Amino acid sequence: MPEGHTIHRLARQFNDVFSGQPVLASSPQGRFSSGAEKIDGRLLVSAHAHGKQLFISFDHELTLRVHLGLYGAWDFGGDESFRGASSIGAPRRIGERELAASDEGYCGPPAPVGAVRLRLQTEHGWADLRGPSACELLTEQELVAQIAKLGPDPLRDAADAGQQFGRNVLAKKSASAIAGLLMDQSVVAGIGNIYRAELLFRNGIDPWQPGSSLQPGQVAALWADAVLLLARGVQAGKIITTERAEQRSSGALNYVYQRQGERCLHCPQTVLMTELAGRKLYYCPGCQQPGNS
DNA sequence: GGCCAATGCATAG
DNA sequence: TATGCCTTGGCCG
Repeated sequence: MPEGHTIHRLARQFNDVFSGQPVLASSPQGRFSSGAEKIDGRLLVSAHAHGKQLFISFDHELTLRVHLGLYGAWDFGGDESFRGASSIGAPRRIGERELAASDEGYCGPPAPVGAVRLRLQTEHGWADLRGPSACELLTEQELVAQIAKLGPDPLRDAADAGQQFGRNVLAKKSASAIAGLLMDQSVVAGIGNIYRAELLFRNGIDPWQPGSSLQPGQVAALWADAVLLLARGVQAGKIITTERAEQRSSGALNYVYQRQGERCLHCPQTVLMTELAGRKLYYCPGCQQPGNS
């Protein structure tokens, strides 16, 4: 469930509280025991996010790749250097959850609760990983291959990222619906089901319009909006796509996501929900009509 | 206690 | 297009 903003927050958290330190690694659940052994006692060098992939590098050339999938999450706890314990990943309710820190002194990590695939631990605190769809160690070559599969990430400041997104969407082969392309991590990395629905609504685009038929200006606007919304998500720790005045008047943080059956915030129509490629797609039939360009 | 959905993706047919 | 992965919390009994 986490989208790109969540993974970038995780990378920041790891860089803040783990980088440059030796870490103990274990797999209380047992499903990553052999991998945990390979990083146990190593120096954690740094963490990087690309789209929904989290990469954590260690001082022996191996890189941990973690993908949270639908329901993965990390829990953190430790002393004051952790700036409070938190949980970052799949929210169990709408909106991301960040637990308040306990005021008591740090006396080591608690016994693992539930299915903890990987626990990383320093003298200052710990991180528990549950429910990832991917947790594996990569060689340098494998890391390069993983990253090569990903499209541009709106949260990474590559100079030509927007142009790359435009080429990917407008390519002749991109005859498929723009709603599908936005979820394709080789087209753009980091957008998930909420951001794709909200981006299409905010830009007045029919979800079924083929990407290759969009106006270049529309594609540029979509990219700029993705950069804005994902950055807002990193800052807020949750996905907020409505504007402040609208939040005050309606209480809604999103325009269409999980608002099916409710009235559109911009027109008299009712927000609809359907399935596309096995995922729920939310949209306003009034604001997102075919041929809005 | 069981069932289901969830911000995802890989693989099979 | 359908199924599996794999975990938790909410809901229903």
